[in-house]
Amino acid sequence: MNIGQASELSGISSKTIRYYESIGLIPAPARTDSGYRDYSHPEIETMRFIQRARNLGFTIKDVCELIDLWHDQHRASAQVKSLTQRHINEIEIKIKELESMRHTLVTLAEKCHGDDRPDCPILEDLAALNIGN
Amino acid sequence: MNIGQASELSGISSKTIRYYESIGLIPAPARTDSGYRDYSHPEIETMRFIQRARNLGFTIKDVCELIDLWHDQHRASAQVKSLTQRHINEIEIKIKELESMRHTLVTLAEKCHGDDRPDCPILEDLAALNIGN
DNA sequence: ATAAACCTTCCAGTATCTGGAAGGTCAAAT
DNA sequence: ATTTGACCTTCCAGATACTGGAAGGTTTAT
Repeated sequence: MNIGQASELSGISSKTIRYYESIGLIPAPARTDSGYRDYSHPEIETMRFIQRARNLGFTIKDVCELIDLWHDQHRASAQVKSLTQRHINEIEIKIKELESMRHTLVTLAEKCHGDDRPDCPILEDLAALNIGN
Repeated sequence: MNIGQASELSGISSKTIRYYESIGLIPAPARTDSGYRDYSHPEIETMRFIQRARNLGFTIKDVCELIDLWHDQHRASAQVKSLTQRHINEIEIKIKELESMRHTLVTLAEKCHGDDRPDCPILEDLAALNIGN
């Protein structure tokens, strides 16, 4: 099947499939006589695996490792779990950062009149007057 | 004062200060006879403003707008509030995405033994067997 | 025959820095 | 006076993960 169909079945755009091939995440597929990429079902399965892992926020590098583990019959599930736990930790750090930003921004926005006058606690906070810090 | 001191006072690395200058976020400063960048206090204030805005997750483009508004005596605080509200919305979307990922990952990790055996619900979920979906 | 809808490669751009190379300057120690 | 080390300069490349577009070949349908 050609790249367009592979794209539809995997949920990865044709552009991105070519990109994944170029960085070695996906192996180069067979080609038709005219040079079109020609995929078969196992390759679509790999793409779907990649797409799901990406949707869970794993980096490309993580996905490489996950594919290796997936193909390794002698893997220890501890390896997968550890990679996943590391990823969860990163996500939790990111969530905390974003929640802290959100809290500050909401507090500032609440104090701002949001009318046609120029005085604005948001800008004042960013400018901070640099007296007390 | 030279770029190293400006960096210390603003909390922005020398590298990044030069980068901000190159993209026009910070105006080109005076130079000493020998070609060193020479900053004075108002420029440091601008850098601190930028640094605080970046710490709140505003994009460089947002920061440009915020600086323009900061310098505009006739701004309406509504403009600042609206930009801030837009940013809060984006942060909230991002938090929801991350929390959804986190939820899925934690659920999968809990099901995984994490021992030296190969069977792993995390990989099974990613592979998904493609029966039910 | 021709037009639409595919496919190909290659280059550039997005966002936000960060690292490193090659070389000039400044201040202090010898 | 010289040397050393810590500055500074510019410029180029790399990281992350794609996305867009140009120029051109192929396939399919009318």
